[in-house]
Amino acid sequence: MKDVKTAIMDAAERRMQLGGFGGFSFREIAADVGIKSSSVHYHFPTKEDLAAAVIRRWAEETSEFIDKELEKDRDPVRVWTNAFRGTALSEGRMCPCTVLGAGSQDLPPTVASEVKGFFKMCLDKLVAEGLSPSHAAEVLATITGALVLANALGETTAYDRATSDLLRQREAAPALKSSRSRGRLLRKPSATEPARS
Amino acid sequence: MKDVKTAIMDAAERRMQLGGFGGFSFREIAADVGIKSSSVHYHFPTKEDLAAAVIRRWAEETSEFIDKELEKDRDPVRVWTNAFRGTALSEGRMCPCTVLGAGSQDLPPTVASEVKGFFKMCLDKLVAEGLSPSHAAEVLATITGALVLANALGETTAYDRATSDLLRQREAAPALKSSRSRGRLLRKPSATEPARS
DNA sequence: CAACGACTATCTATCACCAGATAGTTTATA
DNA sequence: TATAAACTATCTGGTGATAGATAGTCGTTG
Repeated sequence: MKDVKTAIMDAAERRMQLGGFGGFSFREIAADVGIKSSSVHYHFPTKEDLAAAVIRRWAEETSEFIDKELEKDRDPVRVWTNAFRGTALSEGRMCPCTVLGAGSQDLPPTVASEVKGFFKMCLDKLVAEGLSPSHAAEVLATITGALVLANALGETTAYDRATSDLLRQREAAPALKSSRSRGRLLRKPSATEPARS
Repeated sequence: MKDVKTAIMDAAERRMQLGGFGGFSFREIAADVGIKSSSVHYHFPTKEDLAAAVIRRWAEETSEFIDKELEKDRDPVRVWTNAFRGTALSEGRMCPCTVLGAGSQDLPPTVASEVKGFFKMCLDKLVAEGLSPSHAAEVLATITGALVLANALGETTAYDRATSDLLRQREAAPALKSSRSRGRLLRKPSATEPARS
């Protein structure tokens, strides 16, 4: 089995969504995957390495997901809002970059850099899709804050409430008759599932 | 000296801004204040108690600060934006409720509840000030996300970029000729300063 | 074909350290 | 002298990390 590495990252990502960098330990992840903590160190020498790898993967997946969605819907604001909506409705409820970004001042340097890269990527993409820098920042901030708000309040609906104006501002959205998004998740269930319970 | 308790909360708040609930220890705080960790336990039996007290105080101070500012400027959106802008420009750069709110899924119950209370208070106040529930949620989310964005990117200017549209939407803001806020801090320097260095 | 060496992936066992918390004692104040 | 607030000392448990042993795999080579 070659994708133990993937399973480790999946477990780390899941726990990072809940508690950030301090929210997971090698032993917990090892237990999730069904191996020993020393084996986790084999694949990721330090905790910093593991966290950075998870964030990087999340950024890549997000970028690809957005690109794919943009082929179906040309409105970037709607696409980004729905993408993060999927995250808000997912089990983990949180974008790990948002969790780490909020408490990122005492993060190991490579992790902080990777988180920064994620947000830069988001902004760059939004601008490339036609938004002004300040509009891009506003949209990303609103989406990010909506995630935090929904998480803190413990009610998913807060995400929709906070982002509704974002969508309403759009120019007479064509395919908005049914605004019920399918709750598409940004993070698909991985092949290797966590605990061999 | 009766306000050792205050000094403890100040130190905890400062560290919470940087690393959330897992971002501070009794020993660190004791060192900051200049006492022993067991003495911190005397004032706050558990870590949960301390964190909850800090969040509650922050919520109260925020509420009072907003009320005071509203007497000078009747526009709630501008007042809230500037208040959090002060936080973004302060040393800690972060609202502790935002840090905890982002990673609030494995928080001790009373702390999570206090954080929830903070955001509810913000929303209630915005609505009481005339905003619709969804507009209130949007404003709070944008401000919160702007804080996260600026923190993750490590550039304070991102806060202004993300919130500029929020202010521009306002009805022909009267006193906006000089939009340079004075960088007022939400958190004033406490009487008892941290380390007796 | 068989034997060897290198590599991969896991294990067991252990390290030094730091965490939150508690008990019991001392000091200062009113 | 009684109470409040600090202390010393210690407990238990979890943390990231490392060392060393053990199988399994694969390609080369004699």
